[in-house]
Amino acid sequence: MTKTAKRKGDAGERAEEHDDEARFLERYRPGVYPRPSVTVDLVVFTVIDKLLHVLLVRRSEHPFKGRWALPGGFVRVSDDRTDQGEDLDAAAHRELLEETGLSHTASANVFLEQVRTFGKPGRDPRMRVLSVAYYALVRPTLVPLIRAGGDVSHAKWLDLSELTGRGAEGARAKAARGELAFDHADIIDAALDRMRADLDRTAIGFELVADTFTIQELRAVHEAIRGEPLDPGNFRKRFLRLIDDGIIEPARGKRPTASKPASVYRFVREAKRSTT
Amino acid sequence: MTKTAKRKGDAGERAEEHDDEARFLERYRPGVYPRPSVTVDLVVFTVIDKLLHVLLVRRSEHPFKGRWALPGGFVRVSDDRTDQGEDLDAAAHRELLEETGLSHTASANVFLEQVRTFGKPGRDPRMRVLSVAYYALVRPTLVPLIRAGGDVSHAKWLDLSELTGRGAEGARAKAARGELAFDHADIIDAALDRMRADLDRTAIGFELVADTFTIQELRAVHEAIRGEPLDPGNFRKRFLRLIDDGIIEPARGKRPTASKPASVYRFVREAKRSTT
DNA sequence: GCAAAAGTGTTTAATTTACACCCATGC
DNA sequence: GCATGGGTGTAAATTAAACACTTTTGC
Repeated sequence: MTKTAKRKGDAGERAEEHDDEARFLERYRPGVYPRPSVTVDLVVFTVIDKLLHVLLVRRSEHPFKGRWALPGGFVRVSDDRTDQGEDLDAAAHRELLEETGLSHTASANVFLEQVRTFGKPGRDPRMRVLSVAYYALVRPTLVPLIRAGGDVSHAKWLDLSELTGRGAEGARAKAARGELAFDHADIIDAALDRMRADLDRTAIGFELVADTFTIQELRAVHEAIRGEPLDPGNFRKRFLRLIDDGIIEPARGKRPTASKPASVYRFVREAKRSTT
Repeated sequence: MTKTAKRKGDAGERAEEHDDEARFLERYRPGVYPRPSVTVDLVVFTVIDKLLHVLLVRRSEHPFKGRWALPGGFVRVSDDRTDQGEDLDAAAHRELLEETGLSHTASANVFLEQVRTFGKPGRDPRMRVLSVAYYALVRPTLVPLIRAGGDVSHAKWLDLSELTGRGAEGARAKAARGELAFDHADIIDAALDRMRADLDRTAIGFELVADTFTIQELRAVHEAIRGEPLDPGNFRKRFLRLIDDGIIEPARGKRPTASKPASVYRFVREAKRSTT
């Protein structure tokens, strides 16, 4: 076979394959293999009184009726080839909107990241359900706006230390975990691990402070996430390096405190590339 | 209400709730909401000739017939309340077994970790399909045993640099990515990122060397994963610290090399807690 | 003035990085 | 003997940790 002949052959083959596949899709009908239901569940974090909290909503329906659970819901899908439904990230955003009552613009400013998918058989007693878990970071300024489906009594912020207490408090923590619906305690654990790992690799710390913030406010967030105090002086030094890197910049004004007023800074969304 | 009365009330309520839920489940029939198909796809890594490779299998059916793809398949699920089907991790192990031809005991020794779930609408032209991605680490000693469904011609190891080449080689890399079925190039990217992040947090490096190994063999693995050379002296020093920590221990014998024979070591699966 | 937190500086240890050099072995 | 890679040592640079001290405000 000559080179040109081969080339022609290849092109012909490829076109033929394409037609072949188009015909296949035309005739294709989804089989009858059983499928799982798929939900998106959100671990919504915020910092209240310098402590990390998770958003829980009370279940109004079976199963686990009356128990506290993570906000979430079923992913909208379809086999329609021109519209297969919503993306997973979009589903997470939609659930955040629906379950928290946040406005569209407010919820669009919320950081969302997929953790992983939970699928242990039996985790939902009704049927086989997979849960794609996300974690969300909500600025404390948005917290007062949150209502579970418009009903405050059906939403609460749980102090995370009540779930992870060890030693003497371990028993209470274990009980609190048991009060959660499904395997949601495990999902919270995984989300927390992921967020902690992300904290010193990415810029997620800025997602939990207001638009402008003081160094001590940012430190409080890091302390809440890590669950241990950080040296103020050393934290400041690491922080100031971020200014040189163009990650943050000084903002106008001062923040009044219990003592000396503190300088405020702003997170620069697109970090300038260093020119060195 | 007295304390004891309240306690009794609580217990009564809880029991009542339980009966209520049991009745609910008894009557419950899964609704008609559309569900997605769910697959498990594997990014199987190994090191060949000091280069990181991924396992690809040739698709024998539409869609993307004849193209290269990640090994994987549909998760077996059911709504039967006494048997909802296999766990996601179990599905990943099963697919590894089925698609590579590795023996049960061999594949049980393969490290598997979930990456995340891909669900962009349209990623499968047939219907809505979510893919739960895993990455697997296969020791080079097992590589010769791998056959895609018993057929060597339907499996190949792709050098990862052919997918990630930049600059002059960028065009070829882009073409190679386009040759992959579905969004599998994206899945490989995500798996690679995750594995690299895991490399200096966990002990996954040991999953890609033989049972006993020399320092230079382990270094070659790290270099392959990171894609850059490491200083032999410095790597050795970091490594020797692991001996003090009880992570690894010297093994019997020497490994012949091109020059001076090298000492071999063994990974200690359960690291002894340091007593300090 | 005094408490309280902002902000600065210093000292020490630990870790990383780069690189020089000796040593044992196969050929 | 000599090239090769194993194995060791060292010096400089950077980063992390601990903590003392000075400054500026509210009360």
